[in-house]
Amino acid sequence: MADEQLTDQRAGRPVLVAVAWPYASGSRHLGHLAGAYLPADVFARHQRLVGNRVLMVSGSDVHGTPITVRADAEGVTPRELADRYHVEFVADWERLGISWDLYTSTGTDNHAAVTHDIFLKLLSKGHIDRRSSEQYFDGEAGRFLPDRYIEGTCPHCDYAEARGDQCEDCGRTLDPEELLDPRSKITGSSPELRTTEHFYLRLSDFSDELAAWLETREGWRLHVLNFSKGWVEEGLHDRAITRDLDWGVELPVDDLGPGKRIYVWFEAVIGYLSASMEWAQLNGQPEAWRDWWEGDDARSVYFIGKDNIPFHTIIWPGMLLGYGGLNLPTDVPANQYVTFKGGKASASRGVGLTIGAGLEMFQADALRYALAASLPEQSDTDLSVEEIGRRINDELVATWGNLVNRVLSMVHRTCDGAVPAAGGRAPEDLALLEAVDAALVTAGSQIHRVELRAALRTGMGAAAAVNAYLNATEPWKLAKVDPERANVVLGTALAAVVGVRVALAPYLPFSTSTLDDVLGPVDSWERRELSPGSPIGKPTPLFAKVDLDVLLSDQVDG
RNA sequence: GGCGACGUAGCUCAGCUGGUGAGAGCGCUCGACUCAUAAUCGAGAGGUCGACAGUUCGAAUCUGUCCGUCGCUACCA
Repeated sequence: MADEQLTDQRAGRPVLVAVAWPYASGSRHLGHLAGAYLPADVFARHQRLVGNRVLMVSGSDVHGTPITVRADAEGVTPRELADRYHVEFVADWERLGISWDLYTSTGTDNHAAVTHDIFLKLLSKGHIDRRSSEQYFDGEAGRFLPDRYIEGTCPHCDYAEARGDQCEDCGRTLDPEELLDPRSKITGSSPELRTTEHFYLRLSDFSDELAAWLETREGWRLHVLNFSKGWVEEGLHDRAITRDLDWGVELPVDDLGPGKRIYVWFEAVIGYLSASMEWAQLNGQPEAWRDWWEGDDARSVYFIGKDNIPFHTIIWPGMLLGYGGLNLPTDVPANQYVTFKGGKASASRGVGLTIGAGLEMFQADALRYALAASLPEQSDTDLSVEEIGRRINDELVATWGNLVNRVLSMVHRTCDGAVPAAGGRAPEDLALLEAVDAALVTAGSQIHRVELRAALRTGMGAAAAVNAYLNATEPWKLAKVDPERANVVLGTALAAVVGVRVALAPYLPFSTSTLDDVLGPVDSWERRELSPGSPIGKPTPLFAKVDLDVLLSDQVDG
């Protein structure tokens, strides 16, 4: 076990941190942040500190029917709508400190080119073929309708506003042709069935390979593995990978005539690869992406929400198998959902907070802490403004923020405003430092296993140990009777704080770098002794407590 | 309907392949301390581990049924 981790964490290993592509159809909320972006960032930051070569990529998913429909409703073009949210996302990431190596979008020429390459290769190898089917066509809007944009009467329960994919009243799954009195949700007109031809990905070609591959996965979360195996066992369906749309990546062949595009779910996952290539090009080493996609020692970890599991554990791996020569995911630590007071977070339904709203209420690091402490790694997690505020005030500020302020204040005042020499430490002093070092080892292996909540708790436990050490040694008393001992104790506490800061650095990038001037930058996953004599000025608190009464009353207004 | 999962202290959650008296954080009570953002430290109270029935020497942990909650069901991505 220990040996395995040593080799896994060997410095310089390529680690692809692949993060779900946010859909540029509306603001993202805290559930998305906790589900994918924050855990990915914590993981990536730790991997960099360990010395691995991290490539963390994602981008805005700018295609898909919902974007075209919403754009129509607002009287703008799909590109304008997608651009608007892309800009918002980029600003969110900046404010949150999400440390992308490249954050791009699926709207680039590069992405289209890579998508074409994969499409053509799968086509030439016979994993893509053409089939025709009957689809509802809205003559007034002049386009084919996705199932969910057809309304009608449910044949089972007579509910008048059942959708083409499912009746919301009786919950049954439907085919659009089953609806009585079908209507277009876009224009309200009666759609007609027309024959349309599409390309299909022969996912069934990979059933055996995928089943065998899933059997070899170790360390995967149980819910991810069960869900994925279940999909394969039920039998894989071949899927249409083109749509009757005029918004999306164009086909590299013209067999089907105009008005066809590659559908989002096929091309969006290709973004991981195309973004890696774009990153390599931007860095002047166009072939560098291969280290992450072809190397035997490369790891790839995909951070997604559970709604995306089949795309990353079945479909994308199937596409990669068909293409050949590229690495399949090492791990897909999909998170469950964050609920808000019991309801599924949904920006469109107004449940929960958007990332922007969260950042209005809380400091970025404080928000990162509260979410990281509540990540839905095993099961759904329930959040609220009160819960976030409690995490910040009673945990982050009280334990860690206060500790930093406490120690720096005493060192500043008691030790002549400089780092004391490290010599003369007693067994109890060394025991504290050993505990902090052990916490770094423990937290490191927890993060490596993507147990980010546990690792954060480990770090906070180390902070609590420093507080306990101070209460036991009482340096404020020693300063009056035994200044020499006081210096040793405060020097030890300061050294311990330096170590705890490393453990928390992946979670709290902003407040960590705030201390760079005093404690030096965090550039490796280890505790380093400060140079004796370095100046320690009068500190200012890292975090402010939040006033829940004010926040909650503001929220009511909003 | 089918599939997957969840229901453990007031709150938010951990508890691999069954076995020392059931855990953590926060909250609460009491005590200590006063260097620190009324922060910290220690001690303690608090749970028939959703219900019922099985398997077993022994189950929160396995099986079945039921109740409750949720997600997915392949054209939301």
